[in-house]
Amino acid sequence: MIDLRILRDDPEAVRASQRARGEDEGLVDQLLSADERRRGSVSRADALRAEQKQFGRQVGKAKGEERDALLAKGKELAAEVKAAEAEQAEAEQAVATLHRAIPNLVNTAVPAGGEQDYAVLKHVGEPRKFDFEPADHLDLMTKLGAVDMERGAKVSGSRFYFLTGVGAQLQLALLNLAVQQAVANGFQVMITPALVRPEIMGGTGFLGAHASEVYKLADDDLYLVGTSEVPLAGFHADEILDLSTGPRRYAGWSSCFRREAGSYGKDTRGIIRVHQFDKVEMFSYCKPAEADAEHERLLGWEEQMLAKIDVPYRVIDTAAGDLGTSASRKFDCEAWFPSQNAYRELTSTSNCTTFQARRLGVRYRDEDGKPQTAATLNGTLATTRWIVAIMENHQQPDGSVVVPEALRPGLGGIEVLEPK
RNA sequence: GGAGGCGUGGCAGAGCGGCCGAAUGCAUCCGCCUUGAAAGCGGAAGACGGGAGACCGUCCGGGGGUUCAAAUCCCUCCGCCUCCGCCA
Repeated sequence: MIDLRILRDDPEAVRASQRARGEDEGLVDQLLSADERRRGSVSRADALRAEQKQFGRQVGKAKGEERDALLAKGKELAAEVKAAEAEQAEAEQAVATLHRAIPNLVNTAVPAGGEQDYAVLKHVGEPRKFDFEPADHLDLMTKLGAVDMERGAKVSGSRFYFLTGVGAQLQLALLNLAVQQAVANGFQVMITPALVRPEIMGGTGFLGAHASEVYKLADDDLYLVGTSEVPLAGFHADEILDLSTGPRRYAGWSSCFRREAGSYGKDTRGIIRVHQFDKVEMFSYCKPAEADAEHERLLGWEEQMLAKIDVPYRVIDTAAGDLGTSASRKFDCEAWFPSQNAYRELTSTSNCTTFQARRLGVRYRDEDGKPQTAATLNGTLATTRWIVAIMENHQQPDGSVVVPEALRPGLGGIEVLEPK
């Protein structure tokens, strides 16, 4: 949720953010007036409660007839309090509904527009010039015995797969390398729950516009996470953290589950877009004033990891309309996919400022010892999809794939994956 | 799955219808004492909302109810613990 103080002090900033996202600007004024009404109802109820409290003490001391008379009056008072509290509850509900409907404030540096309006911040490496027709990752992996899509479909349906043999080994090597890097950079490694409660899923902002993306276990009132960002954000819910020595950083390893509703026909080949994959995710809790700098650091660590698989990529600053509900700014690193002649997302790092933390009750103490809402950020360190980039960029004419040097130790020293 | 017990401030732990936002201990912070420290003594100190402030309201796992009045009684949900059964 956005900071209501900002809304009251500078509603135009919130309107501008809504415009940038292509969201309803009218919600801003609705929320403002609902908040006004809420404040009125609270002070009326407070005054009545104070009166009732005073009154209750008189009754406690009174005796006999005097007491009976007071009891009669007490009933009237109780009815008034009840009515005022009902009004307050209703006003608060109205504010909460509108408040939740407004996504995070967009950072003013973010380019306007939708999915196509990203700004390219830089390119790293040159797409390789092939002197043969490059195969796509599915052909390569099938020949290597690294994946089994047919049986994935047989067992679980479309967009499911088995990583087999060297495919499974490669993923473990990759994710382990990510964990090692994270540890070296001072992150605490976490293996997180993949099922979370509704409050946690909602608190991270995934039950808003993108709720249809999330798997739900209705019988148990639990959600399958699409990223370990969710349990990591919930980890410190309703806590006051000590952030005086700098950000708290976690690296979460989990399977991730996505319904991919509305992406029919998109990326149907191979393991680019699947219902279940594995990921190592970085997550930071910090003071809001440090969030922009932390965002740059997370991007830096993503690039450090990308360098280890040695593929060409570019970094983009996602446009306002393409930001998630919780993000104020998002940088994606997109690797070159030769088979598609296109850059595709491998990492994504979002600065959620105080949006998630406010919903989840994550705070820290400022210099004066007062609790303040923290900021949260997240960023990808490695995923199953990275295998696609490795396969396609390091393939050779005979269908073999050169293993990037950094991954060789994790694969028992293998330098080249050979077709079977 | 069955039976029972328990959820109170940073922690431990009283309170079980009416000056209880809550005793006490530990931990914390500030004084005094000390060359310095410990001990000892004195004091401060929860969170949230409102108000310029005095101060007011809310919060005793969550929600609902009974009552003039609920940390205290009732219902319900969640969590933790113990025993039995079942499965890994």
